Amino acid sequence: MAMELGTYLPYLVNRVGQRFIARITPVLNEEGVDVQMWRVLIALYQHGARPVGALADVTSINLSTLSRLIGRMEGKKLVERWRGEDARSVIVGLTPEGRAVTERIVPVAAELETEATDDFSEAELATLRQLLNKLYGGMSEETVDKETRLAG
Amino acid sequence: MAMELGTYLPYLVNRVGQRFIARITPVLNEEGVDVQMWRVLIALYQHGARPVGALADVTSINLSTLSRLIGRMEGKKLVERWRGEDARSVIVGLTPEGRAVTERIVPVAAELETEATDDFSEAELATLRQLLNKLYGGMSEETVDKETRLAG
DNA sequence: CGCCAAAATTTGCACTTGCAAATAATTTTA
DNA sequence: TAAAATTATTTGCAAGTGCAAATTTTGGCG
Repeated sequence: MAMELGTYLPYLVNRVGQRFIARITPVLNEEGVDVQMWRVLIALYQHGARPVGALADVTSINLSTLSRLIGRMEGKKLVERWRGEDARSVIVGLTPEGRAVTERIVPVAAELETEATDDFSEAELATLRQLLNKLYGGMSEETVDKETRLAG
Repeated sequence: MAMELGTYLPYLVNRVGQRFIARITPVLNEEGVDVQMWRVLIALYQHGARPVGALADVTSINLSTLSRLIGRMEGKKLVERWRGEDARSVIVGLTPEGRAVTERIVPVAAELETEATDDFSEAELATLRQLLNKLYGGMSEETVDKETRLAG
């Protein structure tokens, strides 16, 4: 092989992430949510209620797709929408039900983590978490468009 | 907030992974491949030609979806299929073109990594890679079905 | 007020996806 | 060798997705 992917972080990170997703998906389905809804749930859980556009930024979900997704989640009583202080914006937030669902699923994710890190020391775990946080911090959230990227 | 997601690896990993994907997607599109195709390309690049079923396992892509995806990729001359030694199986492998496309994209992923790890020391980078590999090793590749999971 | 900008939503459309069931090609087993 | 199992493919279908364009609601400005 000409290049060794095993050293590239984007590859390493997504490889692990995909495995986690494959594991958590059946649990999500039992709760009647799909992967995209789950990403919205944890984004709101973590960051609190946000305008739709801001939510699109943190989740990297297309705005019109997100709008429809939120509509479905609203139908499931997982989230609710209301006008923001700047009434052009619409704020999306978790309902008590949405919060409850999230809090039922998170522990399962925690179990997955425990299984996966069976042979990790506490120090290794702490280091990994710290480095992943640092890595995330090194990536801005706005999408980089073609022109900007080529200009950089 | 009742639970702090910032300590959960599945969350931390996917959060970073999603950012990488959002960044790499425009590059993929310029090469005429989508995210799923990219996942197949790197899986084949990394592991070499494989039976369709094995490819489904490593990529966590649904078998019928994968079959159709491979068909489209075949149309783009990115991959080819042939009967395996056990002729029930079909082996999928990269074409020279598929390999070339992959090798054009990988360096861009490397750039993303470089940007994201601007303030990482070499030691931190090495540690992160090592721990991600170890984490991956702690997760088996077969999908866990509902019965098995509940029984465990 | 009249316009333009900003934030979301909606719509139309082509395409992808996952699931379940049917089919095909081969191998393994009884 | 006939029946059962394995590996893939195909099909039908309902649903989700991304993109571009049109629309709605509201805010800011001259």
